[in-house]
Formats: sequence, C-alpha cells, structure tokens
Amino acid sequence: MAEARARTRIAAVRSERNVQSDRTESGHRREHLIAKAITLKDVAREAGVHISTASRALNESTRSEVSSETADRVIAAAALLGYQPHPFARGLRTNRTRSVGMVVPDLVSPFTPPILAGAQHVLSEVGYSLLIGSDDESSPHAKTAVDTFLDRRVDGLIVANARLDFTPPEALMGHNVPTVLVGRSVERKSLPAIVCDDRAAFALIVDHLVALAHTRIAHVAGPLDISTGLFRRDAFLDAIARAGLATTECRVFEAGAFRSRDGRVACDRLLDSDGAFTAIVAANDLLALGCIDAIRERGLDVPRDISVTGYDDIALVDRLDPALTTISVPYEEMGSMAADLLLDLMARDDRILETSYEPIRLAPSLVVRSSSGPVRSK
Amino acid sequence: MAEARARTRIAAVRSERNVQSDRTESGHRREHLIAKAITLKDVAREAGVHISTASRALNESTRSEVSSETADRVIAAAALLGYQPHPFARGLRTNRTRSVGMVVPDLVSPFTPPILAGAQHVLSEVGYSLLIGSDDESSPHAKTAVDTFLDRRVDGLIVANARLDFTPPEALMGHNVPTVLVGRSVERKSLPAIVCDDRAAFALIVDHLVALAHTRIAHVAGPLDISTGLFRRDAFLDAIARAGLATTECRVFEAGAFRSRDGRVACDRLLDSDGAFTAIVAANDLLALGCIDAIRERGLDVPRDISVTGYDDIALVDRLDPALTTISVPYEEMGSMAADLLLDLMARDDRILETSYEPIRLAPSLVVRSSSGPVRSK
DNA sequence: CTGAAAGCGCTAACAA
DNA sequence: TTGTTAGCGCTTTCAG
Repeated sequence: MAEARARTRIAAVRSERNVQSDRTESGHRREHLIAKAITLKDVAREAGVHISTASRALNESTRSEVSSETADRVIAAAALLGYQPHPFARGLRTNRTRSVGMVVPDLVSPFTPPILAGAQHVLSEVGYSLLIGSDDESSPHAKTAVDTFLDRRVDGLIVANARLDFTPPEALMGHNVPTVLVGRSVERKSLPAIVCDDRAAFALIVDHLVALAHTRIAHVAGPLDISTGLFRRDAFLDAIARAGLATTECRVFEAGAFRSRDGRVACDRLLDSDGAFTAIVAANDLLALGCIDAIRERGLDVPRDISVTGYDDIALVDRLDPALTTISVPYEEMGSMAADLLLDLMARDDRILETSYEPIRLAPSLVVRSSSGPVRSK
Repeated sequence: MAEARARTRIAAVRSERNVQSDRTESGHRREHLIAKAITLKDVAREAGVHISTASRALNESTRSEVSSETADRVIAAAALLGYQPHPFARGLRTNRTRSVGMVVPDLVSPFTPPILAGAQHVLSEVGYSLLIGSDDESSPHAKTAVDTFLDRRVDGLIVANARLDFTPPEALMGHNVPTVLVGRSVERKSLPAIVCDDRAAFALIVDHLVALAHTRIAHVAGPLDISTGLFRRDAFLDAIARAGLATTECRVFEAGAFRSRDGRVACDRLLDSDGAFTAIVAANDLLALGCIDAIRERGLDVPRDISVTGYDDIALVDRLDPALTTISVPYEEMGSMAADLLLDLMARDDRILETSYEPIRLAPSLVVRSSSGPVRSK
C-alpha cells in the first residue's frame, strides 16, 4: 500500500525532473532504465522547504537547528522518495568518505578471510564501506595498495600485511590517515596493532610439551622478516627459558615461507643436524604438516618418536592423521577489534601521533590433539 | 635529489595555499599535520595555465585538445607536486566511481577467497577498487549489501551469493548497474553468470565410478534452493542417465547445509534406507567428509565398502585419510572472469538488458585420490 | 528557525 | 589551442 504510493510518487518526481532536463527527447520510453537518482533538491521541493533546510533536517547533528515539524516533514519526504544522499557530493564537502581500506598479504591464505570478515562486519554496522587491496609482489613498480587507498581518500587504513621493516609511508603520515595494523606488528611500534599473544601461545605449547616430559624441543620458524616469524621464534625461546629448559639445547631452523614444503625442508635440515630432540614446535600449521611429512619419510612416527605442534588451527587439521595439536587464534576477533580501534582513532579530532604504541595482544588457546604425545620411554 | 626538490616545492605550494586561506590563523604550526592535498588548481598555477587546460592535459581522452608543450608542462607539474585527482570531485562530474562492489555469501567459506582474489586482481589492474560486503542473515532488516553498494554508486556489481530465487532488486534495475553473478547462477537467467560446469564435473565423477564398476551410486545434495545444490543434483542425475545407469537405482538425499555434520546426517538417512549402493557422490567436500564419518561409524570402510567423492578440492583434503577424490574448480579464474565480464559490461554505453543470459561455464577437473576405489568383489 | 549563497575539486559546454 | 563559466549534490557560513 504505502509502498505502491511511494513508487507512484517517485515516478512523478522523476518525471518532473525528466521533463525539465529532457525536453528535447521525444518521449520517456527509457525512463525506467536511466532513472536519475533522487536528490536533496527533490526532497526539499517535496517537503516545501529550501534545500539547506532539508539538509539540516536530514543530518543528525544539525537537526536541532530546525523545527521538529519541518524536520518530520522533510524526513517523511525523504523516506517517501527513497532519498539517498550522494556520497561523493557529501564527501566533497565533509572530506570524509566513510570508507576504509584494508590491505591484505594474500587473500587465499587461511587467516586472511576471518580477519577480513571481522573487520567487514564491524565497519558495515556503522555505515563504513570496506575497500580491499593486496600488493602484487610480482610487479613492484605498480602502485602500492596503500597509495591506491590514499588516492581514494579512505578515512582509515587497516594493514594486515606489514613486514617487520614496515614504516608508514610518508604519504600516509602526510595525509594523516588513521591506520591500524592487524595480525602482524612492526619493529618500530610506530602504529597501533592488534596481534595474537605469541608469548602466551608458546607458553601454552611449551608447557604442554614439558608436561609430556619433553626437554629437547626444536622450533621451525617462519621467515624472520615477518613479525609472525620473528616474534614467534622469540616467544618460543622465551617460553623455553621460562620453562627452565636450556635454550642451548633447543635448535631453531628457519623456513623460507609459511608453506608445508618449506616446513619439510627445514625439518629435514633439523633431522640431519646432530641435536637430539623429541618435539618440534612449528610457527604455523602448514609448516607443521611439512615437518610431519619429513619425519614420516624417515620411517619415524608422530607423535611416538617426535611430537609436532602447529599454530593457527586452520580448517581440517582436526581431521588429519595425526590430528594436529595447535594454537587456535581468534582471527575474526582480531579483525573486528582492529576495526573498532580504527573507528576510535577516526572519531578523535586530534590527530596526535603517539611515538610508540604497545600492540594489543589477544589471547590464543591451546588445542590438544594427537600429534603431540609423551616422550617415548626407551 | 629530484625527490628532495619535489618535496620542497610541495611544501612551498602548500604554504602559498595556506597563506591564502588561513590568513587569520596565527601560525602554521600544524601545517605538516593537516597538509591539504594538492589540487588541480595548484598544478595549473605551477604550470602557468588555466585550470581547465590542466584538466584537459591530464586526461588521456582530452589531451589531444591541448598543445603537446603545454601538456608536457602540466604533466611535469603534476608529477612534481604529486598531484592526485580527487576521486569524489571527478566522480561527481562523471557519475562514475571506478569502484565495484562484490557481495559474498560468507567470507570464511573455502571458495569465497579465491573468487575474491581473482576479481580483485583484475580490477585493481585497471584502476578499479573493490568494495566488499556480505549480507548479515541474522539481521534481516539491515540494509542489504547490494543496497549499500548502490548508495555508494558503484559502477558495477559482482554477486557471489545469489540464491536460486534471486531476482535483481528493483533498485538494481532502476539504477541500471551492470551486474555479474559468479559461482552461483539463478533460475531465471536474468543476469550473466560465471559458474563451474557442473554437468561436466559430474560426468567426470560418474564415469570414474562406472569405470570402477559402480552401478548403484547415491548422491548427497546440498540445499536445493541454491544453484550449487540444485544444479549439481540435476547434473548428477543427468550423468547417471548418460552413463546408462538406471536413475531409479540412484537415491538422492538432501543435506540441510554445505557442512560436514549435515552431510553426516544425510548419509545416515541414506545408510538407513533400503537401497544398496557402493558409492556416494557428495555435492561438495565438506558433505563428503560428513559421509565418510557416517560410514565409518558403522564399521564400514572407505573406499573398500563404499566409495565417496567430493567437490571443490578445498585445502588439505589431499592429506586426509582417505585422501578425497574430488573435483577441482577454478574459483580464482571464475573471479577474474567475472571481473573481466563486468568491465566489458561497464564499458558498453548501451545498457541493453538482454532477457536471458546463458551462464559461462568453466571446466572443472577430476582429482582421483584414495576415497574412491573399485567395487568390492563379494 | 529558515533562506540565500558560496564552494568542495573537478569536467565539459561554450567562447574567444 | 586556450580561457570562461556552469554546474555535479551536498554542507555550511551568513543573513534575515
């Protein structure tokens, strides 16, 4: 009912507009195809007020400057016509786009989507749009994703692919766009970051292994130029020390990338080395799977001969044989917290850059499965 | 060198601007913080030409209207100052945003990210930004993702979450925004779509099973209100018929959702039913895993007693025991093709809506692993 | 409380 | 070939 009436009214308004502008056209056959959007001017005319009054009535913050009767009338007219403010026209004035850009390392790696989902959900809730971009490593001369976002005048930036040596591009500082890091933090704590508490995670893992009587524990690290590689290694060594184990007994091997085949290569080197060990703590699940491959290839058993643990708890590792003991990371929550934090930052009108931000660390949890077991009694 | 000079020049230009506009201010202490962006006017002044000349020189399509010397000078000035056209100001005039919206069913389901990645890559290559949105099923009164995108005046739309009964919202038709479906198509072929060739896929699977001497093959379907549920079931029945098997011998059970536990429930019903069968073709990998669970729970073996096949070839199903025989789907390519098709559509100036579009079907491939085997000779 | 008018940064008629 | 001018749709002074 009301809807039908609205539709009629919209058509009428559009007609008026078209008559004005398309007078030269023979007819309006295509009107339903190229319908021009309802503009504030239409709403104002419909409500019988000046366009600026309509603007005030429609904007939360200026509504008080208008009599409530007029406001109601304008709001009703806007609703009737299905008015939607043109974001560009508004943005041009306000210098705000109500959009944020998120740059991700790799859309198809297992932890990117949940971060994205968490951020997306929070942002859409408050009317922000999420632009997504990823840097194409293969064409280094291409414009970086951050630059593209800056060109688009996003209100804020979520960076999920920071390398350790990441420093906010000068452009970023110049434009002064609020930015938060997520997933990976950076060496110089120049930007706020939401990360997983690696120290807590490795304390959980190492304690678990120690409880199983392991004393010689090796670590297969990820690339050390990424925080998840470097920080997890440090967290590992820290946990070892805190557990009272001699860190000198604990070997660390670095994998070239966070992929199973790199884990396998690293584990092979580990197995070739002289040190004896009974457990391998891998920096993530894929590396752990590679380790298991390498171990089995030598006729050894997991966990009977060597225990292996992962990190991330990606899909299906619970169904593998052996099911992977790993760390569950609240990636989605990290995404939503990053978005929340960014919204905070954007809301502040003072743009004071702190010199150093302590990362916000979210608590992980240990998931014990069958890839870790007691040290074999000889 | 050149860079330092440029920086100096930018600062100078910004100063001039600030002097003009901020004459009343006491000082420029915060100038480096709230640096205003370089505008076309600045470039024009720097090059000593009128703003409109600068505009023409900077725009590919109008560059021929200005002398090459002037053009060069303007371009040099723009480069020197690091000028970036304001997308809103431009969009306001041109009515184009150079952005496209993609609405996905679920960011964390296994096949969404590759589609996203494919589309993102293609679009960023040609200077388009990708907005991402997903509908929150839980709050049905919330504005739909498509509406949000329409409000943002995206130039095009990629819809990856269409239900079978999806009809382009009236708004969409009214706004006349080019739209492409991907992954799922719709019953009424009212929009172009990029999908996987389900018929070819099931022909591959069924032929494979028939070659292993299976004659009684069951299907665990996904929800039948989604194209991947319905179309795959139809494709299954079609493949069965074309293989010369009696479709009456082939039972179909519908799962409530594309999750392993739903697959397990459906498979339980299947096992409880009277029909004898030696193979189960599941509508996707997760359903297949649920089937394997149900079969094993009854003390039966896969593939010795019953063969099971999946669809999608998601990560890690190659490492399960048994490794899953499944269909590999070129999701990333689907994403990039969807983007290509959309770019085509947007480039056309005629907005003729065809009444019916035949979906573009990409070829899948069969990946034979150990979850399928010959019929057990009794 | 409301209307008039300027202008955000840009493109595209129209003039010269 | 270049400059002038008029907006795109909106917010925001400034008057009334």
